[in-house]
Amino acid sequence: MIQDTASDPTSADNGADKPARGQARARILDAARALIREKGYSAMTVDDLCARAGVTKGAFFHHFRSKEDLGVAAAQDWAQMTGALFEQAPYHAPEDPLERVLAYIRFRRDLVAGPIPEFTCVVGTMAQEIHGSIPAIRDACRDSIFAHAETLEADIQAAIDKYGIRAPFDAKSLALHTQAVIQGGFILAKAGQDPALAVQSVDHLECYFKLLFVDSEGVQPAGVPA
Amino acid sequence: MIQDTASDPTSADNGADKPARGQARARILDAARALIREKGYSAMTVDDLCARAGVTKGAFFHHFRSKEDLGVAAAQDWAQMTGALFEQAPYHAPEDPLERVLAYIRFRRDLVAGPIPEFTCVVGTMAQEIHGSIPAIRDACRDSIFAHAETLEADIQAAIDKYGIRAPFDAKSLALHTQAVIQGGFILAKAGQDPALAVQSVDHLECYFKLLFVDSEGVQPAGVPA
DNA sequence: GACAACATACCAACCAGTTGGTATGTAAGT
DNA sequence: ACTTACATACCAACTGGTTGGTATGTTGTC
Repeated sequence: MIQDTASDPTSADNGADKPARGQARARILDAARALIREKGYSAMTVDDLCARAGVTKGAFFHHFRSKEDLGVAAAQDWAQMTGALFEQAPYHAPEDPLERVLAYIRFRRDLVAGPIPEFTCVVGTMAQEIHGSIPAIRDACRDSIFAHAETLEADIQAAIDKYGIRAPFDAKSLALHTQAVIQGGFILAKAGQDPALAVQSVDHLECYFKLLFVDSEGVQPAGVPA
Repeated sequence: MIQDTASDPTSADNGADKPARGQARARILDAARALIREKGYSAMTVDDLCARAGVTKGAFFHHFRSKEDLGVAAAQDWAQMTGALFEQAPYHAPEDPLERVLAYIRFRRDLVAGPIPEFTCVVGTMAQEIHGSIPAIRDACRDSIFAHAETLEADIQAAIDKYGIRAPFDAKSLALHTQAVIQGGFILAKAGQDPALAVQSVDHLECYFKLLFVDSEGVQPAGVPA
């Protein structure tokens, strides 16, 4: 029996058997994303990766020089994926800069709805684990987290300019804080096995932003909850 | 040459050689704390632990049935250590409940001063890593985190009762949020290799609490920064 | 036919855990 | 006081399976 007769070799779904040639790297990166979330970087073995991706070790080491190299690539791949996701997300629509920031926070809140392995942050997980032992991966994770935070700075700065801010914090510090709160929420959700724990902290983050920005008459622009 | 002439066999510091009998378990737990912070639970091997603790594998498996068992014990040991630390900490002194909460936050801020491996949270690191693969350790970490959060609830509730709160959150939710912010700060600090990143988020947390509580005349009790 | 993209087979190092032993303390019996 | 009996605390050497990585072969493509 000679393979199948599919005319498109790049077809993503040609049955449950062998994946099409040329997709090994992408499939390995997909597997890495899932496995890092499930068991972390260190506990994830190359054999695990190959089994989940449906490729052999030869394919793995053809595309990645080492497991560490795969770790760096996974972080970069994550940065690109999330970058695209947030770029085309709807929270950029509002005219008001503070509304855009609040919409971002609510967007992230909504992302934290499904099961835990599907919303947690790959680079946050990896950074926590390997920050002291594998500098190359740590730096790739840092770049991913900090680059995403930077995409928030302009809106936050515009909100500060428009409404003023009730504390001496700058846009960069606030942008990083949003990421800290979200990352911390993931840890509580994982430890307590309950996504609601992450949602709660994002709610507090939204409340913090509402309290922090006041218009010139001292009235909250978007209204403080309750 | 017949040993040394030390009359006290439980002496903690009898030179750089063999540790005194009866201390193996404690030394292994100390080593675990350091190693989990340095490289995480999965990358930490039993040989690592024995080498750092200065004991043999026989001693290790005498005191712990398995590596997983050690992980659980390390989380419980951490809970006990931090429990004692926070119990006798000075932040309980103020008369005003909100001041006690703010003093707690500042106390945690001050803890996040030294080098990264000395202030990061052992159970937060472990939970993030093994939450999906080793339930026993995950639950021990959860207990440690949530029990600590509970120690804050009474003061937060008293602050709510005394000053009111500008959002519909309860004491439990706020207590958990403090832990999320601190844990998230650790991740940023690790990724960016800069403890100041954790300090910043704790500063935001203090600011959030100051903004959240208002007295009956609408004036901040402790004054909002700047 | 040259080169990239895989697959197969294999290895040395390392891993958690075991085995069988020794040193030390301790309580009872005499 | 001195032995016997037993338990605890620890050690050195070993084991079977796993690990990241390699050497070499095969297949498809331009």
